[in-house]
Amino acid sequence: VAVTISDVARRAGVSQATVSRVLNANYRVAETTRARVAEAIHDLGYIANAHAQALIRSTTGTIGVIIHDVSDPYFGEVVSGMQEVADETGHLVLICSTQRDPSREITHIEMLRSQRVDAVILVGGSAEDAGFLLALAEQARGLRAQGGRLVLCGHHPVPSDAVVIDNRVGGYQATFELLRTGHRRIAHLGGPPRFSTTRERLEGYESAHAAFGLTPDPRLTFSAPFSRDGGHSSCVHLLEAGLAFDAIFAATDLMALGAMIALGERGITVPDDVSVVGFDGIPIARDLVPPLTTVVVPMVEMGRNAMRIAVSPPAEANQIVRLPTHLALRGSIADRTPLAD
Amino acid sequence: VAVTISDVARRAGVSQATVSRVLNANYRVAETTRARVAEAIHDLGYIANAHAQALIRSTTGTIGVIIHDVSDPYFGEVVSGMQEVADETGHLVLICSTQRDPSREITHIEMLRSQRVDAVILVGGSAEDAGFLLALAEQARGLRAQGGRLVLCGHHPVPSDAVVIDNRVGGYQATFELLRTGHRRIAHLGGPPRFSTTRERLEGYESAHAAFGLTPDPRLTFSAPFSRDGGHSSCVHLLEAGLAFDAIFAATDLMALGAMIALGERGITVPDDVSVVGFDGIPIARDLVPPLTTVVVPMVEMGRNAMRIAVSPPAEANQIVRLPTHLALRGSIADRTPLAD
DNA sequence: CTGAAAGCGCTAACAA
DNA sequence: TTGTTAGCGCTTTCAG
Repeated sequence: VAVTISDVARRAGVSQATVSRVLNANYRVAETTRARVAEAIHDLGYIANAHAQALIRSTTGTIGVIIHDVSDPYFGEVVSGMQEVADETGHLVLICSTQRDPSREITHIEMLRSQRVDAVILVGGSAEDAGFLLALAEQARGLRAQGGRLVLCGHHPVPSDAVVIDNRVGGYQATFELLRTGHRRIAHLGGPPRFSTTRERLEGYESAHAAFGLTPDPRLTFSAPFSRDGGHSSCVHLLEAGLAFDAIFAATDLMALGAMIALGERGITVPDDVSVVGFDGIPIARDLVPPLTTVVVPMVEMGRNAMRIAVSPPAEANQIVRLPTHLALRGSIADRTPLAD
Repeated sequence: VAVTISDVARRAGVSQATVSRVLNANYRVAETTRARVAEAIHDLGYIANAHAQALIRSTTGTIGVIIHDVSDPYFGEVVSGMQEVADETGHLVLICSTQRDPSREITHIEMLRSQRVDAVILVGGSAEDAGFLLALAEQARGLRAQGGRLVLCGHHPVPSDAVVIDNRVGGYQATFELLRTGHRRIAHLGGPPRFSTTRERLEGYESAHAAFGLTPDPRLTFSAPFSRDGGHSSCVHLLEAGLAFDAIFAATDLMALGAMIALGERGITVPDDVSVVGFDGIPIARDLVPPLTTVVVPMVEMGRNAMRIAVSPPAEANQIVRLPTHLALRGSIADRTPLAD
């Protein structure tokens, strides 16, 4: 049904090889022949079959990207950085979404392997259970065996190329600031238990307390999906628990947003009654009322780096790019130190 | 380098044909042979080469989706609806982003055609210049010739399968409500001129005025990118123009958000001083302060429908699914009718 | 129930 | 400068 290279060859009165040569422009072809072939290609609307090419070439020019959720701004930002460099380098990006189901990550890697992608980039924190890690390591091995590579973006539960941030430091930065400004009952709205991100940000929260010689009240730590609704429901639970608290450190900006909404519904004011800090630095954070103080993750930059590694020839050793986070101080924190006011 | 079907065949002591048969489970194979082959597949970590399969099969099981911007929540929502049904039907989604450059749309369709995708879905308003439309129609023809199909999601500038909303009605709904509540100087923050969406939403704005026997002041209409910053800068221009206005109808929620921020920077209160209405109904709209009144587009539903058409066998006639928009009334509009206090 | 063989569309030696 | 030819990995008749 589709136009093939031999249709073009016939029309131009040359061999397939010649058509292939003008197509790839990697070989000298007489100008008149060139023109004739080019015309035939145009007339027929010929477009090369990438599958036939992939069967021969060692590389396909496509990079698979696996994210948790297409409608989460965090992934949107990271992916936009990736698109940027993929466009520059002429690569096609294949985006797959797991819909937050870690087991789909493995299935998706298999699909991408069958597509013979040049690399697979896994974005976001990963599950931490042994079964998953084993399966992941095996996929990484298979990928390498077929000439591809695995790039981890945002975490690195298995040895591989990776672009990472330090979630512990981030959690520390956020919590330390809250502690520094006099907060002493800080609730933590964490993510689902099985993710590395959840654990690490929580550890940062704990170590900041330790730096102040404090131990956080464990009843103040909650667990829910990394979403606006997850933050909202954790905050409702927090409120219903009836415990005193003067600040909230949410594991993501979206969760912080959900918490702010829940607080607002009860007439609790941010930051006068409760201070709130988020994590990620998604664009909307600065536009909330009040603007959200948050640990800024260089999302676009992470995406760029990960794609750069993915499209470059594999090095001997694993490349690990570590990117810093920083705290963006905005209106959602009040100063509650005794001296203030 | 990669494991092939003949490696598996050798290991299992059978022919390639037999391996293929157990792989596709579309043919009777003796149970003992089956097991032996399955074991070999597992031992070797064999994964079929999708390119070799695509070369033979008439279908690839992949659907290409072209969006304007990965980090725009509008596209995130639409794509999440698409992923949903693609997952159900076992299809792979290839997402390409044009970064808001319409000419890339054509290039991307070509890439997707060379990947022999079963369908290409174009999301979002399209450019309207003749050259682009011609090129698009030609790509649609080529796509059909190779057994694929083009599905338009959110607009239909060329005859094709499509899922659409009525932007004029939406613009009318938004503006009518503003007029009904007594606003008489309504600014319109529109999108870039070359997009159909821009023109249609503007037309709705004008026809609502006409319904009230009014003609909007043309100096109150602005043009900028469909983004938060686009809305912000248009609003700054509006403010600097020094013209009186009591409401803003923005072409997207993101633009409305940018406008609200610009207003806030000048100490102008929404809705007391100025009412604001957006368009799209992205999730964050309801969480703004005040919550944004907006024309809700069924984004997820549009995505689902578009993908459903894309994965189903082509019908004789073009399928056009029309989905309704509705106005979500929230806090960003004040009542300024003379009778209302 | 299983194997042999042809061929999908293309590229890359190797000849001419 | 151009043509011939041998596969790339897989599926699918057609035989057995």
